[in-house]
Amino acid sequence: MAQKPSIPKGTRDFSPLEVNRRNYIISTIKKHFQHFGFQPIETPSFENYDTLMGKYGEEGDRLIFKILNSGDFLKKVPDDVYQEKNSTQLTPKIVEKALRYDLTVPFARYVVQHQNELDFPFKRYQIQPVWRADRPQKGRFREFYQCDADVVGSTSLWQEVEFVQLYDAVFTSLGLKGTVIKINNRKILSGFAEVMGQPDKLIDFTVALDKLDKIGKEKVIEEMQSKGITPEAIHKLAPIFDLSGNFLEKITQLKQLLASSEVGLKGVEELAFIQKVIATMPLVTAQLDLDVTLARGLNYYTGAIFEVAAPKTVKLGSIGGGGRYDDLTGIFGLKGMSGVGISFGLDRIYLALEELDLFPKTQENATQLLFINFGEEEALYAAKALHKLREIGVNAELYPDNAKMKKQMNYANKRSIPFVVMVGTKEIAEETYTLKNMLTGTQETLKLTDLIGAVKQEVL
RNA sequence: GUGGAUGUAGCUCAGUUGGUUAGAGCGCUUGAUUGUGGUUCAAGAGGUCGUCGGUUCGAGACCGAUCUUCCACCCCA
Repeated sequence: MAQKPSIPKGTRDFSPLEVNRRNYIISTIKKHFQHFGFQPIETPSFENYDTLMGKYGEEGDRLIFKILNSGDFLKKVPDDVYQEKNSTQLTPKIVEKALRYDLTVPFARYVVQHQNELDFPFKRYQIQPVWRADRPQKGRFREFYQCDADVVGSTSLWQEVEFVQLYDAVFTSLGLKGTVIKINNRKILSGFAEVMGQPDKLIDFTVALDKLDKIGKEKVIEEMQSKGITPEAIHKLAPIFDLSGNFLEKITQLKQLLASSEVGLKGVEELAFIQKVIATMPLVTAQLDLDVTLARGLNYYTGAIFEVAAPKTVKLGSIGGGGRYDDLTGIFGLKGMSGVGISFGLDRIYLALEELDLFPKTQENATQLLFINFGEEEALYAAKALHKLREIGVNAELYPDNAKMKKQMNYANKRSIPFVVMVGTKEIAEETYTLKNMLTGTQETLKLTDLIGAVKQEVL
């Protein structure tokens, strides 16, 4: 081999085991999406450059994979732009397509484009890969799947309630106990800025506040002051650094704190409603927690903000997130469409399940039975039983070559195939099959109907 | 995008201040065993030491660049 082939940075190959496990997670999520009335859509891997640019902030624009135009693309570039060597100016001249960066913006585009065919509120789910030109880290890749569910065209808080229940249903189903669904509301954060009397500092304030559990109260206050937030303002909001108690108690404290802010109180009310409904129908394994430091996606979220933390036993960040964005489709010209949605972090969930050993032991797709090949005539005889077994739903195969017994048995071992059937001249003469259990080592010789019965009992 | 670590056989890793032919364990192939796998024993295959360049009589080791993976920041799933 001249040089070992490789794959681009931040991309992965998946082995059969990994694909089976990923499919297990995806099919579980999909099942619950459907239970909650979401319908699947798919959108292209790449969109028009203009559709994506400017939607994710300056940082986002940099992380979008751009697709170079075909043909002699440099010919059309004006000389002055070419001479300048300014990438930001040159890029739009040589690029008109870009890889999907997330599923939300393509969804917004989809809704606007198909608005006349859709019945609102429109509930869709979408499970597809997205691409980001990020620097990879553990659990972070340049190509990864997002599993999103969104509702567009309804401002009802029942949607938020349902998403909390959906999270609970999926993680319960996966056996992932002790997840914490953290919820916040953008209106509460706006309320904080109002109470401070520095509404222009909203972003600086929340970005710093978001780091509370990471760097601690002192450092957060330090950062806020360095951003020009006055000590008086911070003092007014001091209670939020030590907010404690259960959901209801936090609500009570926030009501007092935000008494002077109309929008802030509105946010508190919204959370109170969600908590009230959830309280009447308790979650199975997840815990709902009010976390005012939650400040993800501030650029677009306008109401609820969600984030799901993995169980404390695994050191992983969030395994899901979401929120409400009034005017989801406004950027594409359709005003007044409120959207709310959540996302599942497939790769993080995979890591969590792996660490907690929660993947089902029996791999659905794996071969359950192997016919040993003793030669042409024997193979033909075996193939008839093989066909029958497949018909009743057994995953079975015939070793394709008349290889040494040892080799064939080894093959069954390596692939963890639990049963092996041997047919030689003796069995053909008796019209029987010898079924061997590879785990216990026991074997018995059976007629076809008994073989089918035995296999049925063991593997189905 | 900024800063730091890393790379030796399929995998996990040794390799002394630069010095003959680069090692181990596991895995792999073959045999002991022509209808019985996992255990055991024996033999064998497999490396231009990430890549390119430099220093040197001599580089796996030192220097530079580049790529990969990982970590922190930023951001995020």
